[in-house]
Order: sequence, then structure tokens, then C-alpha cells
Amino acid sequence: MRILIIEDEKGISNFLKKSLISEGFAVDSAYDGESGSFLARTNDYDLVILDYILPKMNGKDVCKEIKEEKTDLPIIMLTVKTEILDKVEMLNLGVDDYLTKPFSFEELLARAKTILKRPPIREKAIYQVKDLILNSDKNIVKKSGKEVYLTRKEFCLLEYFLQNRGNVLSRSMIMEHVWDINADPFSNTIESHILNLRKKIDTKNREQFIKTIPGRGYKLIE
Amino acid sequence: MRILIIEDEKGISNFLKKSLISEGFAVDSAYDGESGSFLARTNDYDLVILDYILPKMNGKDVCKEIKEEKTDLPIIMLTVKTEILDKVEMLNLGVDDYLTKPFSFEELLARAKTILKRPPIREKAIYQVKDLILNSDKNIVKKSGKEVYLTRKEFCLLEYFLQNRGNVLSRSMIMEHVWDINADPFSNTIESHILNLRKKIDTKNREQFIKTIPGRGYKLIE
DNA sequence: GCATATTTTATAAAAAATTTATAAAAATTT
DNA sequence: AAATTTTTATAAATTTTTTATAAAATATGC
Repeated sequence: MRILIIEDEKGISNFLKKSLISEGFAVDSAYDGESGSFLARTNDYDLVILDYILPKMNGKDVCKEIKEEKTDLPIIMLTVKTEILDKVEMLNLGVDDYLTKPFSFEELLARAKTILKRPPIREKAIYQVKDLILNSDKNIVKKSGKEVYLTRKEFCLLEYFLQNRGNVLSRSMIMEHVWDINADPFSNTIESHILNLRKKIDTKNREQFIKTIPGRGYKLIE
Repeated sequence: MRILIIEDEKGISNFLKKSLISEGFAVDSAYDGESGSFLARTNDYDLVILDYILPKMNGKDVCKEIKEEKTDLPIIMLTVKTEILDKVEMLNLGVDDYLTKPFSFEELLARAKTILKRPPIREKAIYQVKDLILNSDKNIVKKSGKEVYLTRKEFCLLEYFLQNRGNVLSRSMIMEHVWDINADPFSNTIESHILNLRKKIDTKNREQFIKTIPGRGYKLIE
């Protein structure tokens, strides 16, 4: 198993390298975005550990470049709290997981192992319910053949419902999966988004895709 | 199913309470070790969620006190990384499982469900009596194949009956398991719910699912 | 054993409490 | 500046509890 570390802080980089090597990985290091991106695209890594703040080219762009050529190469992003990207943004970037500094090596190792164990080919996730189609890869939603524009949150929300079709999803569960840690669990931002989502995907007639189960949450029709 | 949360951080406590309620549990809260221990020992809970650091009495001692009187009452301990007790110590305390903060609600729920399904072996979360089926996981009740909508309380009530099929359940027992500590034991809210439940699940003819045993309580037919 | 009083349970409707929907304003992000 | 997301405030819907009364079961006294 071969890992590339793209990280300019020498201390962190060296520590990670040493630790990963002793775990039996082969490890390369890059200390700026440009060379990191280059290495990732021209070598055969099983995993890239990528810092968000980097000289020459930032982590975001490095990530985009890598994923463009190697969609299936997993990337773990390292960020500092103040530069938190939300899960949605991360997902859009194609990042497979991310850690907030400071983190323990143990934590990183656990995540890395999880990712590496995962079956490599993620089948194209296309969900369909009646005349509603969501293409997870292309970020496209169609309703009776016509494209419907959803904002990011709406998209994630719908995607989460589709992934759990027929199950009642409590607000807490939705919050944990679609929002990041900073979201206020007592706000009604979920209701607000459900409202907007319904406006976009429901047809005039009575029946709606997302049903309210009072006291428990919401559920996508089966 | 009734759960006691012993946790002094109001944010966490409230969030957990809200989340567990929408999962169909009756939930009480205590904000310090002493009152937590007292509640746990004097009420009939199915599970205790116990923080390790608490005012008045720490989680360790609370755990000991509870287990002394109620060996079989499951306890999930919440700890912060810096106060990690090792697994051995946890086992010695009699804790059934533990989580390190921060944890996701989903994780807690999963553990809780595992524990709750354990001792009185309920293999599946699906109960059936004649043509009445309750699916605990999916929050669905079906009567002769047709879905019947039950409110949260009605659902919990029916679930409790199904878990204790054939046994006479006294009002106080029902109150202890389906309602939380704030319920008025002298009200007739139970009768009211039984009435509504019967309306929803009974057929026209004489025979009813929930039988009244005068002076003693109610009982689900065998 | 029988009539009546007392307690318990059933029922329906009203009241209260809670939850969810909605729209618009404010804040944030792009 | 435009779009998105969150917050706020209020309306609407739903659930839960309470209240009041009827019916049933039990207890009591004759």
C-alpha cells in the first residue's frame, strides 16, 4: 500500500511519514501543491493525504486536479478548524474523508484503513423514485425528464432520503448526515429546506415525495 | 422503552433527549450524579446513558451504585478522550458499552439498540399477532396487509404490549415504560390512548386485541 | 340472591401542548 | 451583486392530555 503525503509543515509531514512507515505503508512526501498534484497523477498511490493550506497551489485545487484524472484515488483532507469546509463542499470536491487539526495519528490511521478496505469501485449512484431521478455523480436531478435545479443542501438532503428510501429519518439523523457539526440541532433549517425541496420536486396534486411522520421525522415514499 | 440520561452538559443532554424521543423512547434527564443514581434506582428504565464527569458524584460511583441494586439495567458510559478508562476498567464497572465524545447520535443509537435487543431475546424487531404486524425498525404497523398510521404514543403502547404478549400489564407498569417521569399517574391518559389504539387496530366484530382485565390492567391476546 | 352504592373503565369532545409548515428577513457564501 | 443558507416569526396541523359523562364491574348491605 502506497501513500502520498502532501503537507508543507515539515514537522507534521515527517511525523506522519514515520508513523505510517512503521505501520507498513510505503510513503512519499510532497511539500507543495504543484509537485504533490504531479506526483499523485503520475504515480500509483492507494491513498493521498492532503493538507488544505499549501504553497503554490491550495488543497482544493490539488484535489480537483487529482480527481479529474484519477477519480478513484482516495483522498483524506487535513484542515484547521478555522478553515473548515462543510461536508457538502468536501463531497463536491470528491474528498473521501477529512480530519481537523490537531488530530491523533491513531485517528488518521483508522480513517485510512477504513478507506483502503472499501471496495474500490463505487457504482454510479443513480436513484429513481417514480419520475424523479437523481444522478449522484453528475449532481443532476430530473423530474419527468426535465432537469430540476437544486441547491447543494437540497441535493444532499434528497440524496440522503434516496439512500434511505422507506425509512423514517429523524431530524437528528438528517442533521448528522447532511449538515456539519456546527449546525444547530434545535433550529428549523431542516423544515425550511424540506419546504423548498418539496416545492421543487412535488407535483401539483396531493401526493408528495417526502412524507411527514409527525413526532418522528420524514420519510421518502417507497 | 424508557431511557435515563445522566449528563450535566445541557446541550448534549437536550439533543440526546430530543433525538431519542423521536426514535420512540420515553426519556428522563438527570443533571448530576446523585439525582441520576436515585432516579435510576427508583424507576424502571430499560437503559441508562451515563456521563463520566458529573457534579456531586462521578459516573464511576453512579455506575457502581446502580449496578449494586439493578445488575441487569444496561449502562452506556460517555467519556472524553482525556479521561479514557480502559476497557478492562469499564468491564469491571459493569458498563455495557461506552462512547468517546464527540460521538454521533447514530452511533449511540446503534449501540443502544444492540444492547436493548440483547437480554430478553427479541430476535427480530417484528411482532405479529394474527393479522396485525408491527415493524419496530421501520415504524410501521399493518393490519391485514394495510398500513395503519399510529401516533408515537400509540405505537409505543402497542409495542410494549407486543413485547409482553399474554401478560397482564398494570396501568403503573404501562406508565413506567411508555411514559416519562412527568406523566400524571392519576390521569386517564392511558385509557384514552387504549381507546384510540383499539379504534385503529380492532376489527368490527366483538374480539379485540387488547383485553381489559378489570382491576388489574390490560393484556394483549395470545 | 338482589338492589344499590362505589369503584373502575370506556367514550367522546374540548383544551392544551407540541410539532410542523410557511414566508419573509437576515446572514452568509459564492 | 447574486445566490444560498439560516434565522425569525407566525400560522396551521397534529398529538397528547384533560375533562366530563356514560357504562361496566365490583362491593356492600339487606
